[in-house]
Amino acid sequence: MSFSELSSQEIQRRETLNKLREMGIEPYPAALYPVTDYTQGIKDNFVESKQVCVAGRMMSQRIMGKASFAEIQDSTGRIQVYFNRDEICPGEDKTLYNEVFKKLLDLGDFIGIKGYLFTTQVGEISIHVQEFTLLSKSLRPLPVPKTDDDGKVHDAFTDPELRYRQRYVDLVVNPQVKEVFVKRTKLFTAMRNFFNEAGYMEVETPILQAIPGGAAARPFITHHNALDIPLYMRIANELYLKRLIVGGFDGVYEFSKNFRNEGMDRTHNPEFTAMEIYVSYKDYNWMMDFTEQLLEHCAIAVNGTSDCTFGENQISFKAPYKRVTMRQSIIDFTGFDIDGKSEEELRAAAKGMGISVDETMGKGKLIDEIFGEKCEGNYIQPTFITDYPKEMSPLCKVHRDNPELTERFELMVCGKEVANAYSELNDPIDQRERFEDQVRLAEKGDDEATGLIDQDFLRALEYGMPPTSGLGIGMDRLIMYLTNNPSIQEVLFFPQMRPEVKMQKIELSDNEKLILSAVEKIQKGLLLDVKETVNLSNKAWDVAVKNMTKAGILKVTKEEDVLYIQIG
RNA sequence: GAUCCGGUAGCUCAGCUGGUAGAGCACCUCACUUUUAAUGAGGUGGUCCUGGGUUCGAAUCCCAGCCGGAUCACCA
Repeated sequence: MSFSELSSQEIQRRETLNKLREMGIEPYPAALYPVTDYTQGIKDNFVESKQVCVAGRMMSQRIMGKASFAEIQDSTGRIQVYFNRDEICPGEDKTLYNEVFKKLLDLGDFIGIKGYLFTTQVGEISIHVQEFTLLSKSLRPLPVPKTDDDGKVHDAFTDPELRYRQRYVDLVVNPQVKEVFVKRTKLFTAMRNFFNEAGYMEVETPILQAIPGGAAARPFITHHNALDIPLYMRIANELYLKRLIVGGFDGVYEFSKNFRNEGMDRTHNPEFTAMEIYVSYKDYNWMMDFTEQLLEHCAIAVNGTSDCTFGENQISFKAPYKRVTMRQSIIDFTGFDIDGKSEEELRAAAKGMGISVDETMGKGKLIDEIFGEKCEGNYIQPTFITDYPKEMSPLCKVHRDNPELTERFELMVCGKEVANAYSELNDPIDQRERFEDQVRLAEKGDDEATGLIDQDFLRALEYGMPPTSGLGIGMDRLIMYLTNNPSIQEVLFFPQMRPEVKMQKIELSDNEKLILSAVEKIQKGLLLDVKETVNLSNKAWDVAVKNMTKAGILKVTKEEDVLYIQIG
């Protein structure tokens, strides 16, 4: 980037930087700064005249002649600091105050403050500055939102594109954004603590997988050079955690960054975080009890209460949650009983409900469509929907009482799935058949089916996996509920964005070349003549000439009301 | 992928039916010793998203494109 591409404010700050260096002040000093206090702690435990040393960004400056106020923002908040010229500069030389503080410090600079605490006449806790140190210069102006007496925010940094692309700026100027991410971390910590106290172990499993299994989704594909094989970014970690249960762990869990090469919208990001936990000798009934305890615990850890607000809805994560079978749910909302119905009867019923169906849909898919259209959206409070049809769940154990169903539940909150759990299928022969069914579906063109069989996973099951229940939770979605954010971009530090395109015109356009060659022939001539020669539209002419005069290639001069054009 | 809305100063935005680009904050200069959206006076700053077209003249109208947001569809 050349100097001329900087805005005037950026140029000023670079000049300021040079002036500081000329004065012998290093704008990026190496030494540590001996911070003793944080702003929040000072406000919580105010002690008059206490000596403190704080550091942070200067976020505002109010200069009133020989005295000034500024605000310092650190990781915990902001505090006001008071500068007095004659105390900063006791001698004749007032440079440190008049030049360095008043002129060479900019909003956004990191400074260190040594001083003592006091309250101003209007009662604001402040630091009386005795010494200040420039810790790091900021070369770009920060947007600085301000709140007026009526609580109205001015100059907010609100453009979502800028906020996501420059999250660092968003975090500096929008404290409520920081709060979301603090809560996100609290959620992860709370969940870890809950699992660890239950005696389960956090593990790591491969992100690069030779066969992307455990879910049905399009993977990202990459290539390993040394082995010369394709590798896939994981779409789920389920099959690896089960291998560990085979290996003899009682309970294993992992916070898994998963990658799916599918559409992006306000609830989907190509990489997202799931938590999966597998516990041996348990079934899905136990897992429901465990899940509701877990979520109550997490909600309280994050928000201090099991209640939370999401949009217009009040949600309570207090256990226990309602449990409804999928069959009962469909009866409740449509009056139709799916039990014992043939594929044709289901298709006719779905059609009758105004759901678009086609001939390729099997029983499971039809039931899923009915549930998705007519039932799912009605569950605002956390509700377990249980006993899904078999075709939809190739990794789940058949229901102990009904061979058409599986021992599966999903937890619905605000009409969306937050968690998914099974009594895990551990019959290796059944598992192999289900995989083979999936391969047949994939060959028929069902792009939701998995086309590759993970033979090693089947080998593991053949050695024997104890009865196990597993649970997966969409962490991004859960934190959206707990922080009342309707879009996933708000709960990810760096949501995926289309790459920034930098438009840089290095070469002359064709029009510009045309004009330039015409002018080169004559060196200097009447502007109107040249314009006529090149025969461009007014606008094209105007744009091209403006560009080139700006770049100093051409020069337009006026002599006695006649315009001339010449080589610059 | 479809539809709608938007892209103007560092930030938030105004700019009617085409006629010399505006405000507040930020920035610069000056004044001011407890202010708090500090205040008062003066000033700098723009590829009006890009490209083409219509026109004497386009931020404004037309076409194409790029980028973003919202809604819907898809993604169990």
